Amino acid sequence: MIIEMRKGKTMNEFTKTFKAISDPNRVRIIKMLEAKPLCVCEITSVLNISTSTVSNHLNILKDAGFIRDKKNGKWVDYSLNRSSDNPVLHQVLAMFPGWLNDNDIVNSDKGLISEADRIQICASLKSV
Amino acid sequence: MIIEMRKGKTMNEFTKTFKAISDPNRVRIIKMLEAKPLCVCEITSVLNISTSTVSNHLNILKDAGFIRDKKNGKWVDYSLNRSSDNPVLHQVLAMFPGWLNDNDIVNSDKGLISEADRIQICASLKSV
DNA sequence: AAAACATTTTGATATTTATCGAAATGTTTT
DNA sequence: AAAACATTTCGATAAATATCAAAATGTTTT
Repeated sequence: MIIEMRKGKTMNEFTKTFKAISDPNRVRIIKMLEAKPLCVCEITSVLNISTSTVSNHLNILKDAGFIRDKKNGKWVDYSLNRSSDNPVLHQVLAMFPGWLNDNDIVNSDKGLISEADRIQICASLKSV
Repeated sequence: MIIEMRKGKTMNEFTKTFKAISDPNRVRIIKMLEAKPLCVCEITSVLNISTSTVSNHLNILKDAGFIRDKKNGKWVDYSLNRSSDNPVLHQVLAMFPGWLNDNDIVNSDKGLISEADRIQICASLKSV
């Protein structure tokens, strides 16, 4: 769009950062990734939404710069991108560990992902 | 249940904070309010969108806790709510002055609102 | 009291977003 | 090479969002 071009990249990048963390499921993903890198099916099993939706959320977070992905066999590991060159993103990500730690769902999520291992979790998805 | 509502509210409040600042026009409003409190028509004249839309944006920012309103004659003055009891909001608002200061539009906006006075600006809206 | 003014609310619309299931892609295991 | 598996892409849909013009509300000026 013409308007977007006039406003420049900065504003768009800025709002994209916050749009990425304005969805509860994406926030839960970031909080889970604070514990350790996770594959798509591990996240899917916790969030209780479809795999394709999780994949989409991960793409949005990645596009905003919050996370990175790394191919690992048949899995794709997602992890927090703690070394972003985007200062706003870096600041926000640095504050995240202090946020939502008293939230029951966030804590429950972290408990779930630490309990079982990847193969068990992903295999159990089929039976749901 | 009450407990369920409480844990739901935290996440909701959290995402509402960031949803509020994931729109370019709302970000521009916050950056303008860094300079001084403003009425609706002053903001409208800068953003070049309809008054009702500005009013709606202001309501979203207010609902999220970023700004406050104060009746002032026939005007309503909006100002930044720097003393929020919401820690996340307080942190974000504290970082805002360091953000987007190299953005052309943000700087242009600030220039525009410092130039003319309220009565002139609001009166000129009719001719647009 | 009427007119002018600033703002909010309402109703409508176009766009974006979150979501799903199914199909496609690419890897590993058999 | 075929089957199994993890993930992504695609097509569809319902809900949310940004926006406007017009009507409603409340204040000030005349």
